Amino acid sequence: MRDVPFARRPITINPVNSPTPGQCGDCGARHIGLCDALTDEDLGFLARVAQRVVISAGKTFIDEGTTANHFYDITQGDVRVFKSLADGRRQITGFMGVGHFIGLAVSGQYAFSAEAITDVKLCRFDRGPLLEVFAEFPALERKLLDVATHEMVIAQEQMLLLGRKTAIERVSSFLISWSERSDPYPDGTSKTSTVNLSLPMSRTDLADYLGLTTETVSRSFSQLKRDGLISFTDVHEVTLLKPQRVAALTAGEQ
Amino acid sequence: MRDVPFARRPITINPVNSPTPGQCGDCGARHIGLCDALTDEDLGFLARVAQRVVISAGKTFIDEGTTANHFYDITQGDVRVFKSLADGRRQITGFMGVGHFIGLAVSGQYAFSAEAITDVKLCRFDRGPLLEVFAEFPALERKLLDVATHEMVIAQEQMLLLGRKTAIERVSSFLISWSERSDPYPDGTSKTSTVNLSLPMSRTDLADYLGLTTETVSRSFSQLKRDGLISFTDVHEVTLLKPQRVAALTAGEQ
DNA sequence: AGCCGTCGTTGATCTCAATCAACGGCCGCA
DNA sequence: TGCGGCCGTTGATTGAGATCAACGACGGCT
Repeated sequence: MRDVPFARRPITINPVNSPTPGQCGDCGARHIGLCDALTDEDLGFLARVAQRVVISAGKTFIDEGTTANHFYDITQGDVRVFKSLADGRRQITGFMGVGHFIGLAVSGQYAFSAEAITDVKLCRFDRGPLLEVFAEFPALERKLLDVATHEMVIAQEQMLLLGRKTAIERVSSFLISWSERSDPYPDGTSKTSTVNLSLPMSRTDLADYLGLTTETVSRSFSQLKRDGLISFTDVHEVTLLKPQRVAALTAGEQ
Repeated sequence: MRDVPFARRPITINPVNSPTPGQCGDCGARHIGLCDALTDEDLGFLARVAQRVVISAGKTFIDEGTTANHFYDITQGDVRVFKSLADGRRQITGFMGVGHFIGLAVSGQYAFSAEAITDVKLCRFDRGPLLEVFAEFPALERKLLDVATHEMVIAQEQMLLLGRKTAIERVSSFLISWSERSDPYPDGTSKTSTVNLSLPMSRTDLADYLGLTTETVSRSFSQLKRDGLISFTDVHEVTLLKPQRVAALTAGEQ
């Protein structure tokens, strides 16, 4: 692992689809993704190694085991990240939304696959040039470390879920964490009112995320409905009628 | 998240137990842990914010939910990192050995606990001063990012195990990954000879790591013994008699 | 040396979630 | 408008691993 010199050096500029800093200003992920670590001024350097990419729902854009040539920042839509076994068993390790950064890899290969759940827009960075930008802007590397650390916390939480929670606890935990994802005030006023959530992923996705089968996910939802804790307006639109009682079912970490 | 200025500034020096660079040279983790990112010369700066700590087997030295005041580098022994539920259920998220770095945290609190499996020696860094050292040596931050990225890969692998593998696959996967941990040539000559492993952790630890019960771990080991794939000289000393056949049972990732 | 507590193994039984099966609703398409 | 495939739900049955139980080996202690 050789050091990258600190002095500025010429950066490969890809003229195709390169967003200008101005375009970045319009970006949905401008103030939540990687880009939040830079000023509008410095963002230009990042923009020069970026390309906008559109992926339609269901398409794979990262394949486990292939060479890791790119980093991605999601600017629109939702993505599932997963690993598979040879016989087809699949474990979704995370659902990623706007602002999420994907593509950290060791030994040059992706250790996971990624697919668009909805239609997705991505900001794609070429690995080599981006690493050079990192060398110039340590703030980016720090941001990336924050991202990685946060992902690690989520991953540990998920291991606890997969290793030790019951079906109903898993589904409840998912509902609560999914509601917190879009909640601007995480541990603000304790949730007494109802919460509306949209679930872009399929029941199969949920099952593969929670280490269950679709049938068990469905039965758990039905039980929560029967107990008056949630209701569905549509298969992909759930309302938490009693968020606190759902939270109580997650076997909340001490 | 305010920026840490780049210019060198005075660093708090703790005169108690501070290892000198010379002492670092003797350290078992000198060339594998965080310290590997620095030259002997620069290591002095790191050493000034470090303390040597000894933890006896079974003792907890990081408590989930407490303020994250320290980073740790393991210089001797093995550690279990875990999360617990209020009712006592426990998920071990990793076994950490010499050279492993522990303590990355978000929002200032540890999201996990850590206990010594064997007697353990640690190099402890105070958080504040260490962050200042990071600002001076970006190589450290990069190293940390590498560490975090690698941990993430392991965590995803473990989620696949916990969510989708059978008991025998989990135990086999553990044996193989544990054998690779100390293997200096990971994908070198395919393992045809036998491999001796020492398992410092208890069956309960293994169960809590693999999302099983001690009974199931024990039964899986017994089955592997019955099939002539492994043998035990002692409860904590296993020999892989047919490493390739054990590997075949892990449902190897494609 | 003898005692006690912990740890690991094995057997018997139980249970939660998986599997197998059927069906209704929805959507895209002819 | 009718058809076919996919998705989600619900019911019946099965099964892998948990739970309950017993016991032997070991190690620390007096």
